[in-house]
Amino acid sequence: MRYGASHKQATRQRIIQSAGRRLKSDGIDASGVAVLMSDAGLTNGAFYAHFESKDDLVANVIADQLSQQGAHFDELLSQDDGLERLLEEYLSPEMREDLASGCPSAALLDEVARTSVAGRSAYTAGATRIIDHLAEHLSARHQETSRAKAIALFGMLVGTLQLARAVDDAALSDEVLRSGLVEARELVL
Amino acid sequence: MRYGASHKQATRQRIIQSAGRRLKSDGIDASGVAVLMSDAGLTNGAFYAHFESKDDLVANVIADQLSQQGAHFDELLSQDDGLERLLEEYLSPEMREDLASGCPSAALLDEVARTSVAGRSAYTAGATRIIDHLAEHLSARHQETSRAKAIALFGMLVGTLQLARAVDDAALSDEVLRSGLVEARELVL
DNA sequence: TGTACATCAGTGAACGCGCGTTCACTGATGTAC
DNA sequence: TGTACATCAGTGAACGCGCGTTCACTGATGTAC
Repeated sequence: MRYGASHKQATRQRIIQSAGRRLKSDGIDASGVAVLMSDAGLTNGAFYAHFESKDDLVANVIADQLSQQGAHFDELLSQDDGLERLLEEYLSPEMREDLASGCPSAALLDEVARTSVAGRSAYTAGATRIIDHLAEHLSARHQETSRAKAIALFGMLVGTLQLARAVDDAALSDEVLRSGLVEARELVL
Repeated sequence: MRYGASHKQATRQRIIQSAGRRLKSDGIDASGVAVLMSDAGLTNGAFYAHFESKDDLVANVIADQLSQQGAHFDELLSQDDGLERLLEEYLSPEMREDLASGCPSAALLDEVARTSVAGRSAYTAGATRIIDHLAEHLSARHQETSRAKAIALFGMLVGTLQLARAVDDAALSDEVLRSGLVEARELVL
């Protein structure tokens, strides 16, 4: 081995992570391979040494993004009042403004539905983990309804954040975040 | 006037409606002008006699789609048990499968957030109308919380339908629809 | 009633451009001696 | 320790293609006489 054993792996991870930010902020179709590589400090030619195709990268990005979000949720939920803090953070104005480092589902969910088989499968695995963990956390308060609550909560969070982002009226957008927060609390707390 | 007075207007409406179906099923970026025109039985060259740009068409499609959905919701809500029927229809397997004639928000919401000023403004107007009418309908049951409930309900419907569509596991997808329906009922009924 | 004409909705080829992908190459690296 | 070398991560130009948009044109239409 010429380069250090982990060199190429590290580059691959760097591409996946910077592509995650770019895809979430500009959308999948609107993010070209050349831009994704230049975000990682590389040129387009090197792309195919790391991924089979753009779809392959997208699937890897989806897996990575959902796994990061899953880990972040787990960390929050391990604390006292973790659920309340998760809701407040998720439906905050900062989250609404920051497409690039925000929730991958809110940024990409309707594009995921039209993505490759590998992309949808990566999404399913990641979303399943998040739902399972949310349900487990909710099971203390809501025994037999915990899974339904977890799914509906996740859907409500994603839908209201997307709505707050789509709307171009600042007052309405703020109202959407506040309403989502109030009703999410009522749903699960 | 050579052609009948309403001829060109009718063609324009035909383009807007067939483009609505195409944009919702394939996404905005993935739907080229040539395909949108051929869907309407025309060729690409005629496009710019009807619209200033693709963005202009998209903004008109968004306005049209939200207004159609608003009218449909109003019609449902005018009936007895209208809200229950709205929820059941929205979170049905048929709605999940039929991208082209389904909810424009579920199909396009995260793309709307990245669209032109005119597109977002059209979306805001249409979504505001839907939220206002839902809130009005909910005000009988939920006086001072009716607006928050309307917004959260709309967000939950959109988010759970998107989730049901994105996931490639049929059992999970069905569970998402069922859970959304149960919790949406609990939220507003 | 029949015909010549002006209108203009729609055609289809062409434009420059950026897309995803390929490939011959370069040059920094760790290894062998 | 110093140097020649094999490796291979990364470069950058090029490919065919479809994009949004433009434009010279065609031909069906309703009107004028």
